[in-house]
Amino acid sequence: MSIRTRFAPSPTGFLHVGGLRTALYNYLFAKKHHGQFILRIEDTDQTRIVPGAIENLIDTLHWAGIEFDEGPNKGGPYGPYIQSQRIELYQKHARELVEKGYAYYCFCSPERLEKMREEQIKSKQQPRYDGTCRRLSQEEVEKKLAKGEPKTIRMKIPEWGELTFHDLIRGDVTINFKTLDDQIILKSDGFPTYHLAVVVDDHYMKISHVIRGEEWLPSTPKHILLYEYLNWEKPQFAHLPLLLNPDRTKLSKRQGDVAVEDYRAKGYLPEAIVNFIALLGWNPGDEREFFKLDELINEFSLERVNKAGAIFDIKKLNWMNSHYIKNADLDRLTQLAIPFLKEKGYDVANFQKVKIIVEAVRTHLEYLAQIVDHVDVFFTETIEIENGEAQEILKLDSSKIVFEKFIRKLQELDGEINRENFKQLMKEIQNETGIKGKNLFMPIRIALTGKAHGPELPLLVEYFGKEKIKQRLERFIN
RNA sequence: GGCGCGUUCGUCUAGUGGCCUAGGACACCGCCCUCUCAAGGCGGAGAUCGCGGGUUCGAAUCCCGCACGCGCUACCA
Repeated sequence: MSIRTRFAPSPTGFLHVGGLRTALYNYLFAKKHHGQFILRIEDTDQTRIVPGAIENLIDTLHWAGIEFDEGPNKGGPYGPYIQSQRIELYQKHARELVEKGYAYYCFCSPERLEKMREEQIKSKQQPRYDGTCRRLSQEEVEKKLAKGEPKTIRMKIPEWGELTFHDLIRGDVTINFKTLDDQIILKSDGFPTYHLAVVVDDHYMKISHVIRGEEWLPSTPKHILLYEYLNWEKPQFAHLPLLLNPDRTKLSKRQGDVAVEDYRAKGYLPEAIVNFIALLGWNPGDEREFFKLDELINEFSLERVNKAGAIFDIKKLNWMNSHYIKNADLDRLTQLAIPFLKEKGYDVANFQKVKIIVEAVRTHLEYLAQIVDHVDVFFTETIEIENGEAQEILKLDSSKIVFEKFIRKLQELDGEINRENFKQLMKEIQNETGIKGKNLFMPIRIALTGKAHGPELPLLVEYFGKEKIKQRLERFIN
């Protein structure tokens, strides 16, 4: 049997980092076993749909490198992959369940149900459907149906007994039917609820492994019951631990960004996000921490997924992202950094020059948006010498000697100055004057930028070029 | 409230009865490297393994109870 997994988000907004991890684990597991990964859109709650969310979801998944084999905009043998386009299928099976006696029509109004719930809570009872319509006679049902009363369909939960199922991550889980409600599976608007839709689709789409968030664990028995009622083969289940806020509540907005998009917009690299998120709840069993997507596919296994929730620690994400920034291809990194510089109004017309800037400051960045905090020395034309160390060094007699020597060497130099010949040049000055270390390099740094701290000198020099360097140094000779 | 699932340094985690005086990583601190700031290298501090009972020669690892946290308890997913 081939392995088939799916990621089934609701198009209610942006892709959540928790959702990305669920998608990733499903993808990794499928690919590890040479199976298929399917994207399915669960839009059965028409009131919560956000326009553009599907495109956004697909785009973000693509950005992360998680490619699905079947899904919306792509097709596949078991489509359509959007639930609102499969309504008749769910209705058919809901009716089938009624006919078989595993479900029944319910004519209770939302108002009545709400009132009932309130009263149950007030009298400290367990909020639960009271079974009014389950006890309706055949005739009464026919009559109400004929009158066209608004109706839903509820699945029957056995009145006693319990159900044990095996979860690939948690082991055997047992739930007593007494704690389960006769769940509505088809709403009055004709749309199915999650519980019906998920079972029908997973069946028809031949899903072999249902890998989803822990919040679904308590309702899994309902799904298993449905498989049994419909006489379908059950998939395997694996319930992932939750991603949490620093205060251990379920990861949510307010306490930082949760949309993958937000991280993308700040200049986090997809490989860093994927690597980081993969390690939230899973580890390879040894001390390696850096994994490319194909390495994750190779290493991944559900057996090594943790049971406890994991706090989303932005500091560790930042560290991991900075690692990837340091090691990224420089052309690519420059392309990614340009929008941030442009937005700040910096001139980015000369790609080669921007590249030098990116190379010079990349070790300072946790994410690309921070680049604008480190590049002012490359763009200011007005050099002001800061107080303190910078002023002191310029006053040194040796500094003037360095300037004079350096300007002369520049004039003698064939072609432009670059990081290599700059180092050579400085070595010569050191040999000729005996000035070295701080006294040799600092004056140039300060004359060029006005500051005692900043990016690597060889790169600054290469960036500015002969003419500009000469202008800036000459200021201090007389 | 009921039910379910969890609980190892602040955080992510290794650990499946003796290798654990509990290992690694982030963050933090120090040293080295270095023209500076970073990066990098080296080192330090940091966990009586939620608590209490067992089982065993021996328990973070097995069993029981409790506590705490989270999730679910919708015509939301």
